[in-house]
Amino acid sequence: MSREGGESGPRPGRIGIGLELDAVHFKILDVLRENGRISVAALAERVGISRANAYTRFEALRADGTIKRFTAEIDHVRAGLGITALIFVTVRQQMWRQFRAELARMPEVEYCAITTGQHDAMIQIRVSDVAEVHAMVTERLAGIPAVKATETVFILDEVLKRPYVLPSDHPRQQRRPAPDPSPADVPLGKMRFVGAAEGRAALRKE
Amino acid sequence: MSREGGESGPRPGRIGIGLELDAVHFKILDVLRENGRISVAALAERVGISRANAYTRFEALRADGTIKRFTAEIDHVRAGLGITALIFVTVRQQMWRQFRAELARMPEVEYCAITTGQHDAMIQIRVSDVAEVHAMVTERLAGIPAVKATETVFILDEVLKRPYVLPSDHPRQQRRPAPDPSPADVPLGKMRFVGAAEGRAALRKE
DNA sequence: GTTGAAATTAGTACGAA
DNA sequence: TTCGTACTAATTTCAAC
Repeated sequence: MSREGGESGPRPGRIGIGLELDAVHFKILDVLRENGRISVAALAERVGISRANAYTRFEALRADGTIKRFTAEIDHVRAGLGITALIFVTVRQQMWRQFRAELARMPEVEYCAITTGQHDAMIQIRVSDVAEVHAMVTERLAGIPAVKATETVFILDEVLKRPYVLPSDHPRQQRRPAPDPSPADVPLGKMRFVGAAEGRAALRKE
Repeated sequence: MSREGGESGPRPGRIGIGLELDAVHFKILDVLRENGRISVAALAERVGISRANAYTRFEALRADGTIKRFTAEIDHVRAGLGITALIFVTVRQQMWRQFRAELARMPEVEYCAITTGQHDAMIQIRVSDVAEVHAMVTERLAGIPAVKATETVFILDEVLKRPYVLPSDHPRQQRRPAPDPSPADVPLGKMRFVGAAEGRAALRKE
């Protein structure tokens, strides 16, 4: 399976290599993200395909890596980690490897992403009290040579957390390549982009 | 919210109301977050308890809300949503209700958190191309009266994403309430906290 | 809280459309 | 490919300890 030539229709989940996802695949993913423990038999019924087909597609999605894993969503507050904070980190260039290595040693880090903009990375941590945030930043992060500066904000409330967004959720799946650039009704002054130019070289992941 | 008075022992996951989590509960959560589809029988074996016990605790964790749900982690790139961006939003005071309502109508938003600091909220979106980010910010977000300003950064790479952090991951679970404030060896100049005070001031600049 | 049964359900393999 | 069925293996439930 390789490059397809002149196709006309909107091809949902085609990313060069891997499985070509159709509507049924997305339906499966949709069911699975809201109920990761559903049996394949029940899944087949909800999607409207045979059990054998469901097993085939389920396995294909798993083998392909489209489904990375199944996990339990845990209530952090009940689990004892009621404090969530974001730490924006400026990383010294060419020390990304060290930064990443140190991150792996910090269990309180739930998420880390490399970003454009003013900072180079954003990490999200879960701890049990605010003092730990301080300890985390000063004792651990600031001690890493790769870390040039940090900026910390607290998360006061998590308004929404969707179990992974799918293209099938989006209203208009087929988009025009470059829409009419005349947003006369939009107050552009409200908006500000912080692009790669301003937040330069996070790209160089070493 | 019930304040607990003079407590002595360090009780891992006690949050006033709900289940009191012990080491076995955390072990269960630990297994479940890395394999949400494991059978309870296999779970019991891995945790080292009987099946009946595993069923009881499993149900209790679910009923209690400590386990919020089970979900499939999906590869966004393979699913056709290769672009991830963060949008920091400044919200007009007393228009939060509207803001939240509008958020619910945006399927490309995966996560939204209320934060301290310069902005009021951070939202993470997943879309298929960069043009959609622009469309999202200008056509949808900027059109909401509650939105005063936005700032957008792109996520270039997601370095790590842990399936929910647990207190049992942390090395020192028992912490001293207020540690010795003498970080002589820590370069404090590196660090900067952005608290609610500073953030609130930023709100009023209209 | 544990073990060991029965009942149910899940997963596999196969031929047919 | 997909479906339907039969077969096998595993899980869940329920009982007594």
